[in-house]
Amino acid sequence: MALSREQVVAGAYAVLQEQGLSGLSMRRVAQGLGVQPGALYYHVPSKQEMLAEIAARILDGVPGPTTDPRQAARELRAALLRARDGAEVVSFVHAFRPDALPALQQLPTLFAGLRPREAGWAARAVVHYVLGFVAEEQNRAELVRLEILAAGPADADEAFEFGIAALTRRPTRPA
Amino acid sequence: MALSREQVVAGAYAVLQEQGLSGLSMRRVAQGLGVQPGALYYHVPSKQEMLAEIAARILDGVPGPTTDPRQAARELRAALLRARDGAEVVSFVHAFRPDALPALQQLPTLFAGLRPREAGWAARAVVHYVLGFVAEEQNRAELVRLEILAAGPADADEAFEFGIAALTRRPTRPA
DNA sequence: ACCTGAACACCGTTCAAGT
DNA sequence: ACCTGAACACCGTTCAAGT
Repeated sequence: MALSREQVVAGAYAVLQEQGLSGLSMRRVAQGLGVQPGALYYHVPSKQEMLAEIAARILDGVPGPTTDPRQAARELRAALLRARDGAEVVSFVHAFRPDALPALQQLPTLFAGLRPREAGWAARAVVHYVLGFVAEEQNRAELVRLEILAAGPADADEAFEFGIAALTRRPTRPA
Repeated sequence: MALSREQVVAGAYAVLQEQGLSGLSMRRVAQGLGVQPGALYYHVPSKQEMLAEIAARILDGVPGPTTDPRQAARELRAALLRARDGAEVVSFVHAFRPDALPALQQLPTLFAGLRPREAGWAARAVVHYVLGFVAEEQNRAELVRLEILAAGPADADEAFEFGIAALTRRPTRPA
């Protein structure tokens, strides 16, 4: 049976879960599918595009039908945490293909109280914060797992809410 | 004359400026110094450690003797913008060696009005925001340079201040 | 249409051997 | 002490040739 684009992406996702982003190579994906590396390029134009589809899959369905930016941020974090190195993958794709991630592009609409310019800035600030926060969170967990780092305080949820609260507060009048 | 660790790091920095982070390989650094790749490992234990020193050099001297977190954030951004792919380099090092960047570890002391826990969270939020913001800023500039992306509005300074203002505002009492 | 086999142009890192 | 030469174990991508 012939391979499909979906199977290639699914195979890549499986390698991501087992080996992490640094272990996700085209050659390993091919091996997992029982095929030669070159075969992948019949279904996918490049590793970057493959990663873009994995990122879209990670963000699939979030944010849900909420109108609260804080809730959207929480759902975003939860989605990133579900995939190994999820934040790193999405950050990478966000860097070279921001348009491939509708979940993130859609965020400004949630800042209904702000003018369009400010809403865009606020949405970008939230995205940078969430991606950075979760990337650090997943990285530290990995370093702790490898016993390179000692476990810190388990205050991630509280710390996350602190930043989100600040970024979603209505601006006060400048002094 | 024998090579020194400083010369290796300086050579690597030069390659970074000319080729960007994706073009910064040990082999190119060696070539720039007129030496075989293996020679570098007599002066530097790994590429990661070499990048850690480049990151420290990028952040050298910032923040200056200020007590204002906003000013510190501005200086941080300016320092990152001075080096090609500066935000990406510092983010990378921050991920696997947070202790190698005293400039960032020192930030919590600037949030004097907050309790230690909150000051730490605030500092991390600012770091994530600044690194994410500048990474996007430098990336977009590069994509525009390569004509992959059309130039957007030139509102970077204003957008940056918007997020920094939100992150450095004193929390209001929850409703 | 779909895949193999084999190559091209790279990587980071190690290490015996030279000076 | 410092570096070369050469290798090891990888990469992403391309492409003629096979089926």
